[in-house]
Amino acid sequence: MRQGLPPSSGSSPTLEDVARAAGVSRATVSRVINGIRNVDPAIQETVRRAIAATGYVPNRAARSLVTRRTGTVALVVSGAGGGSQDDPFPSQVFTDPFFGRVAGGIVGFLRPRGIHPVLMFAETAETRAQVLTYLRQGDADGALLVSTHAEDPLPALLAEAKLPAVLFARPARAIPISYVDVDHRAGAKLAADHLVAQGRRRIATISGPLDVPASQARLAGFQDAMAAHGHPYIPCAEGGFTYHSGEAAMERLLAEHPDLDGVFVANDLMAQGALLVLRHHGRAVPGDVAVVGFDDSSAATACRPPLTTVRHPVEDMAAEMARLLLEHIDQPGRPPTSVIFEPALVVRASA
Amino acid sequence: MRQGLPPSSGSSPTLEDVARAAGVSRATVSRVINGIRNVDPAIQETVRRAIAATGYVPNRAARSLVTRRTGTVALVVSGAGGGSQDDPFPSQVFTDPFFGRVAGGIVGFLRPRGIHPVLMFAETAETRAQVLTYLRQGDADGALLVSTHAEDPLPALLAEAKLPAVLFARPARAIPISYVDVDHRAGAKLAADHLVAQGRRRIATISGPLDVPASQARLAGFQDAMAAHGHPYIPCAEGGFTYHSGEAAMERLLAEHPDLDGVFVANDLMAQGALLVLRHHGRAVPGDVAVVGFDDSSAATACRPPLTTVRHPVEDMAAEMARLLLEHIDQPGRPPTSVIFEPALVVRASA
DNA sequence: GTGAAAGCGCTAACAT
DNA sequence: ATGTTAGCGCTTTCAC
Repeated sequence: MRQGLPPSSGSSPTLEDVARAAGVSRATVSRVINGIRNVDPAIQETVRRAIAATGYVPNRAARSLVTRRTGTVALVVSGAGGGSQDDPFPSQVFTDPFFGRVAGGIVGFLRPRGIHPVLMFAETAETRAQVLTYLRQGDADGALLVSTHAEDPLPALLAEAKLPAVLFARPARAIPISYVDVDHRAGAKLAADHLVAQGRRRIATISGPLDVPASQARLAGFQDAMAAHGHPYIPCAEGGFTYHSGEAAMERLLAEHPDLDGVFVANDLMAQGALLVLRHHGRAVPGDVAVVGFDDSSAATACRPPLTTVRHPVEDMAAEMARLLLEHIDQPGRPPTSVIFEPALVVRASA
Repeated sequence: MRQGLPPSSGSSPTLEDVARAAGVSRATVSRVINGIRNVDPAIQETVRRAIAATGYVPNRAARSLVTRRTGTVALVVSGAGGGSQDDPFPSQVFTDPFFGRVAGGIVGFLRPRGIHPVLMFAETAETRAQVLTYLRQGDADGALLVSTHAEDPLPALLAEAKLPAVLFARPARAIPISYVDVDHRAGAKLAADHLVAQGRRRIATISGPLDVPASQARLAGFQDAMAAHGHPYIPCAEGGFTYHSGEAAMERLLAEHPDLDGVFVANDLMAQGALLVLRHHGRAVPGDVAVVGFDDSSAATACRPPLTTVRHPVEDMAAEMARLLLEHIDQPGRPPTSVIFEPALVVRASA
């Protein structure tokens, strides 16, 4: 072995060190690192070796100072909980297993590319302004946004400021901004077809909050599909995507339609609540009542019985969101794009 | 005197612009911004006005380049799920509502200070190395670490590298590193005292995974407290902190001790599972069996009946974790510190 | 194809 | 108490 004393000192090696080790100029090393053509293959090899030998890693700050790019994106959870001034702690949002899946999908895509998201919550006007400032200053190159309710003003603000951004789910009002979403109507149709195929005839549904586009689409898709099966009217109780709201909605449905034999619930969390209420009222699932959920979240397998549900490919969608954002960052002019994913039915015991 | 036209161009204003507007040098503006003494109050005022007028905001990259500080910390979720090479998506971890509370507490503390955590997962040797590199390069000034299992090697690696870091929960093996934790023994004692005060006499417990210090402490604390009440032996079934493991453990307990009338479950998620099994076996809660959980998580109120539980002040602990980290970053020499929080009993319907 | 040199915006000696 | 100046490590014209 040889001496190889790495550039010694306490500080980490710089371009200069690598250049010296390779016997070339800083510029050449920089070119190799940034994959710019016009570098002699032989020299390229020498430089690569020198990089390995010195253990060189580019300094972000220095690079960022000149390129005006940070190589960082913001992951913004917006429209989170209460958000009163006196509550120092943001976000019950995170509590929803859904968010974890989004984060996982995003990190799964970004990490191999050496980029790590900065986590931000934006539940008040003040914190939304903070997010905008952060992006405008160029502390991050763009934003991935997960809104928790329909009236979130952040998407519009982002679009207005022409900042690179991608949303999870279509915004309630049309806004020129990119997003990924799942085909909610198609998912609801899968549920409808399955319930009918199981021989169910007195079918009802528990919807999500109807000011959210996703809820509207799931409900409309379900109604349309059922109509096509000869069921023009479907009893519906509106929920709020929470466990408790699912219980309450199921109680209402049961009170008005004690003879129902199938129910499509707009998400798994509510379905979990519905299941408990059904059991409480002595209805066997799926014997007396078949239940189909939506999301294929962890709740689906935690249920008793395990839930037949519509799979929402959240991780893939989140990864695509990240991909789209990088695209927008690379090509600032690019018009907004949306990518819609196909759901799939996952059959378990509940229907 | 003045040009009137705000720094004009498309780019954002720099120190230079502010200096010109205020009629002073860059250095003076810098001093005002960084709150360094020895600046004439009158000039300070002028400068502040100029800053406001120009809408100046410091450039992170430039500052970071010279200070060797990023004003960024990493939030690392370590020892996450499967982590096989072929699974591109990290972390089922996030799925646990617990993590959301930690993130909320951290952001609550950091955000007012203008700092936002970078989210990282570290479930494999490779990703752990990535975290270390990230910190060593100075892309973040320190790390906040939430480990999900006992054998996580990252805390030791961090300590070895002498990187500023704070853990949530005491590490399984003693390591010279700072952490925050709750007094698990005291919490378990609260549960024991309460069950005994309710007149329960045939009491059992469901513990967490016994390789985790927190589980050991909760179990030992419970046993000791019960011993003090004259119950030297307490039946115990080990769980894994998951819903399903709670169900399984409760089944085992019931099989061996069908006459039990009280149970302390080491976390709410398992308690939720236990509750379901008890109901399934026809035991009324709290009529036949009293149940006390641990954490006061969202699961506690989602249960039927709502869970009496030991409150784990997760958000406060997370905030303290962030505070400690900033302290370590400011004073590199500082020896590791640990801060232990007191739990409290929250009485609801289950016991 | 490669090197020299000019900054990016800021802080921190060092002068004054 | 304030101004001058020298970089921090990198990319990027511009010559060669």
